[in-house]
Amino acid sequence: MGTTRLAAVTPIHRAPALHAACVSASANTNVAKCPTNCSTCNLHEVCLPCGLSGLELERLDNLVYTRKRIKRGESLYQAGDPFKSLYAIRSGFFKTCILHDDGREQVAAFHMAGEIMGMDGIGTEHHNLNAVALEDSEVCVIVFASLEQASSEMRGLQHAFNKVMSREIVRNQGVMMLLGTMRAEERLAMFLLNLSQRFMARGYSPLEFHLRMTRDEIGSYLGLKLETVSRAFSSFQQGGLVSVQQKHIRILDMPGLKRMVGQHLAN
Amino acid sequence: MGTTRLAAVTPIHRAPALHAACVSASANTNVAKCPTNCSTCNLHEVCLPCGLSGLELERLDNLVYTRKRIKRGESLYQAGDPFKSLYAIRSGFFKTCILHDDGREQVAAFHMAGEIMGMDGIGTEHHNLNAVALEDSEVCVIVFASLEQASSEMRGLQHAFNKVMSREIVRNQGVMMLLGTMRAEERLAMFLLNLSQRFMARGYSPLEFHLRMTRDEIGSYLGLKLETVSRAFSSFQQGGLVSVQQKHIRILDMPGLKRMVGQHLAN
DNA sequence: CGTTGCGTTGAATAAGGTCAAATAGAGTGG
DNA sequence: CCACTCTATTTGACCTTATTCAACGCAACG
Repeated sequence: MGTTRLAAVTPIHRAPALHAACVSASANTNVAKCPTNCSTCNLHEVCLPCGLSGLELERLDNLVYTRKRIKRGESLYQAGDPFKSLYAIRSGFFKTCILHDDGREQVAAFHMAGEIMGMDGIGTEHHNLNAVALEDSEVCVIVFASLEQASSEMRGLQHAFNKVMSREIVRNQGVMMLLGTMRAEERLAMFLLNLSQRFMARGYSPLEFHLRMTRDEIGSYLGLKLETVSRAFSSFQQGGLVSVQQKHIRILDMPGLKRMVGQHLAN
Repeated sequence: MGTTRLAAVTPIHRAPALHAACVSASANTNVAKCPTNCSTCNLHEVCLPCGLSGLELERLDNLVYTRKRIKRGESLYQAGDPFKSLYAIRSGFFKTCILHDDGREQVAAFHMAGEIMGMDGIGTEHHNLNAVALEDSEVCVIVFASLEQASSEMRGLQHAFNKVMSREIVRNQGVMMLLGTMRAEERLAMFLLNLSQRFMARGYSPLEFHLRMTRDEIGSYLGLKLETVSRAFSSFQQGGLVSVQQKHIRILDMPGLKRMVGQHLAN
């Protein structure tokens, strides 16, 4: 965040694609034409390129060349849309929701910078989820056909992508565990710990952060009603585990919060 | 199952790898040496090769060459084991479970013939689940490094594998939906409909089948206690939706069962 | 023929959902 | 800057659902 980088020195190394650079270049356009650049992106440790060599990284720069800005509340894609691209979040925050036939909606995941969205569409060639921005956001567009093409030329990329998909599977299994076996307060504790860890991995404070989503959205994700979420927050606050002021969260007792998860055998 | 096939005519086309052939060849060994053969396997429409051309199929035969027999109750792999291979179920039935720190265990999925297990291990290079056979089973061993190698030479295979992974993600999201928003009877109805559909896709009766798992395992999968599962079964039977005799299930009123799912808005 | 594991059923209990009311902020227009 | 509105959140009272605890039935098996 605070580190500055040298400007490009060769044609291959385009100007560092920092946010500010693009904001001015495409203030009112939806699709930004200014080049994205994996090799200089500060997210490359958590994003798709994770683990790739410098050479492969440069090759990626040619693959990921468009960015798109999504305003808070807007959809990046919707269930049923034909699948063409994956999206790597450059900045901002998203939720993805499943829409059930009978009108029920459930939040399937929250996504933050560096995470890839859209992998649900590969199998059916249509998106199965709605992806909605919870704050003004920017994503890198990864045309899937190009990714597959590039993967066949770069073993490392193919492997990295397989890993990303696999991790998504494991992540979902963790959520299944949460939904299947945990009680309300355990779920919320798990949720906060998970957010904390992801913020930390991105260089933000793991102890203090803003929730981008409403209680209702948290509840939908955790399989709880918003009132239950609210009560659980209150209970945590009373127990001195966290301080809650609207969407501002501060974790006061991390070990205590961790004990909250899986506590029920200790009773 | 009942169809017979011609014996091999070229070195490339090895003997058809039907179950009976192997049983005698390796009665008491765990790892069968008799060749597996995707191109003649009757599961290739539901398994990994789904959508591949004849040429690519033959190429797969060289990739998938070992089989392994797992007795009922035994583990194919366990959480923590180093990840080396994927497994395609040739015959039999498995459950995969997540083991939580505090001793809680949850069934993450049930797997039947043609389904691929082990994809959870790609990201971490260790398995994250236990895979346990619920009946005597046979799996095809797919060495992952070989699969990646072959994928880089065959675009079709790479694409097919991406699709398999993606479908696994979507499947898990469906389970999350089930766990997050459905009531006990809805969950069980969904579960039965899902099994029914999968049996049908494999050429078995969609209306009558044997459950390979206990009520406890069903409950674990659905996020319910075994008593609740039992009560839901009883309720279905009383409502004339299904006939339940221990593990033998007959669906008597398919539309009614479907109405059961997502009924709660109709009330 | 008792043992063992699995399944069913009933009654009591607890957890979370529902409904309703009060409160707090954020944003808006005057 | 203030009043107003709208929405998100909190909290309480009550209700529904699933869990817990316990007893019993049934089938397979040695």
